[in-house]
Amino acid sequence: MNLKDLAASLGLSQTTVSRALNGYPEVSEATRKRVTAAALEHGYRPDSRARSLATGKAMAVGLVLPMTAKQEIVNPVFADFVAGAAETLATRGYDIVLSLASEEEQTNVYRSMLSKGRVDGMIMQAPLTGDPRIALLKDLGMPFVVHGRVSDHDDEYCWMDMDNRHAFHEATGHLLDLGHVRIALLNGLEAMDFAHRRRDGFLDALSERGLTADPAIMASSTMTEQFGYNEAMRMLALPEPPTAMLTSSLLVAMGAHRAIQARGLRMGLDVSVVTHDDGLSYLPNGTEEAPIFTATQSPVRSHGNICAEMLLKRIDQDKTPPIQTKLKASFVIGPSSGPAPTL
Amino acid sequence: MNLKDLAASLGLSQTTVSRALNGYPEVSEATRKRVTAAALEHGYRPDSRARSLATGKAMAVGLVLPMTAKQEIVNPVFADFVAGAAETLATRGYDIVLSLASEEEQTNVYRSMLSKGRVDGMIMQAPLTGDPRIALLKDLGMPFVVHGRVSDHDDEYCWMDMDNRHAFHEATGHLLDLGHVRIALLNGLEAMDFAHRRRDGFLDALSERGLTADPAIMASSTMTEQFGYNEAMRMLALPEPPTAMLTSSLLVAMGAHRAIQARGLRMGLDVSVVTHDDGLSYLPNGTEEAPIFTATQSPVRSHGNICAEMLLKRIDQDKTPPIQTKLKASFVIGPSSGPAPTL
DNA sequence: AATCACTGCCAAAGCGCTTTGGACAATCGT
DNA sequence: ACGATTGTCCAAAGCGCTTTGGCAGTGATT
Repeated sequence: MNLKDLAASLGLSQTTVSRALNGYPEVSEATRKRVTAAALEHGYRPDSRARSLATGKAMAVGLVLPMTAKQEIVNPVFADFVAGAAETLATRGYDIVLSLASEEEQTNVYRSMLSKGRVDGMIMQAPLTGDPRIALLKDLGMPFVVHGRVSDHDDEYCWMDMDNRHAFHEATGHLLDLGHVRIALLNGLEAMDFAHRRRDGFLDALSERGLTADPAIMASSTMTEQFGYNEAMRMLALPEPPTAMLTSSLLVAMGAHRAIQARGLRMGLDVSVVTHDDGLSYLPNGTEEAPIFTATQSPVRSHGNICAEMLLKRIDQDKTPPIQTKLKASFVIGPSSGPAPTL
Repeated sequence: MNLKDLAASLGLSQTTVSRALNGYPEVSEATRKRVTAAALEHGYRPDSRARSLATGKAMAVGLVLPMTAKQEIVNPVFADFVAGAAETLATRGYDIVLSLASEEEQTNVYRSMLSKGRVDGMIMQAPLTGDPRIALLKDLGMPFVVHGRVSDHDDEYCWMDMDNRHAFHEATGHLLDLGHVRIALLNGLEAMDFAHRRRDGFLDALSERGLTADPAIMASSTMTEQFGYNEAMRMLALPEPPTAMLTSSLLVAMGAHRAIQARGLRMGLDVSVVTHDDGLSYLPNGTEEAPIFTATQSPVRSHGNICAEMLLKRIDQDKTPPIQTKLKASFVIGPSSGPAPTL
């Protein structure tokens, strides 16, 4: 059942039916009622392609899942972020078009994504330092917003980012205040822009107190529980083990926790752990009142909401200067951090 | 730059250009070369909507993120599953259209999803027992495949499922063989069809050896680390604590592990833990050679691959009888399970 | 009585692509 | 040498919608 048929069955023109259905004023209330009733009865649904072709709006935004050809890690943050974005987009009737791109194919996928008409805008995730995709997206001339930022890139694009530097500066400060001097950093892959910023925050906090970082207790890798466990195990076996650890994700913190226990130590007493918490819905950091880990937190789901919101604004009015949003992580204190043990 | 312009600039008809680009034989090799070169030079990309409208194929499949209005849990399995599906779909040039639906709006979202033309088929995830969506999808008459199954529903639909019953039967058998008698079950929400099947496998294995389950050591909830911890803590404090635990996800097992350690017990010696492992890429169960947890495993990413594959087949030929795939989980033994402690 | 502004409707022109049904030459079989 | 094929190309008809530009009819205004 298409518009033509529906119009015919009502003895009206397509124009009138279309207008009636889309709430235009040029149609009498009586006919509108008649039309909507008939539409409902026949289960009429406009063909989104045809509509999109006619209006020029795709009512969808694109998202590219970055992934190398090798079975690599899916960003655990992805699901919550997408949920947030989808949630906001749904309120405006937008869908998400997902595409997967191996590293080499990134460019092509981005191009084909906006192979005209498929989407009205794009959200780019997990930017690397000096990420070439930004230039590409600008080049393609389509609204986009980046979840994260790219250092060393001009500021002429939309982004939404948490203040990673500040968060890790604060977390490190907290540990320093507690008297810790040997603080380990278990960071994400430093190719990722956010990991870079976090390290800077960490290093700055140290040097502000006249301390220097020890590379032996700084690690950087994909943020898995395993990584946390392995590195913590290694570091705790050092002649001068750290008394505190700063980790980049709850999963890593859990791994560190496991290692601490495996070494017969107690978290929060012998070794403190502070982590960043992305607020993943399926991996809560204890309860709201009683967190397990002392943590900087910024729920990634709300990042999804915000990015979507920004993109929609951008789609509505392309010509305004780019919007940029910086979020401050909150800081909660749990039993995982305590005063540095006295020797 | 559209087809018309491109054709004009080449002094050819749209027909010929279209045919040249799409590899039809009715065009000479010389013109084809000329056309492809020009297309490349002008950066021509066909409008996917127009093409879709003309061909009738959307080159996309739909996926609905189920989610209640309340900030509920995003399925942790989602990301990997989607990655798998996207991976397979990408090889055939298909995209994924993602939509989010609150429980009440499910029906509408499904309807509007295939609001004609948006997608060629759908993948449905996380079916509940007696899930009404299956009837809905059948009713809408669009190819679909279900990741999981629905009990008490006729078999006339495509599904791909792991043999949950068998997996938990085997896992329980393993623990029974080790001499365990009081085995706890930390299951997923029993509204989920798979949780139901797992419980059945567990119960059957027990009763086959003449044992009955104790409701005091059976729990069922959303599969978080917290849930694992809380329930394990509670159970280990019982007058007759379990000597083994069977959990429904790695996250839950990790929670149980934490509880075991918190109680001053040793996993694999005092309390055994066996879990199901969805093979999430960011949450590996140790390494392949050295798993941490004894586990039934079935990587959900490959589920995504398979579902996509099946759906594509289904889209290609709608009229064949529904395909159904049952996967057997593999079973790996790690240090988390050992002989039941002698009293 | 003629003009004007609505109101409520319609015919038809796109949107950009694919595909059907030829047209026109060049080549072939006999 | 003549019809039958084959190789290249094209004009035009959709796909199903929105939207422009009009056209009657109705009251209200000059």
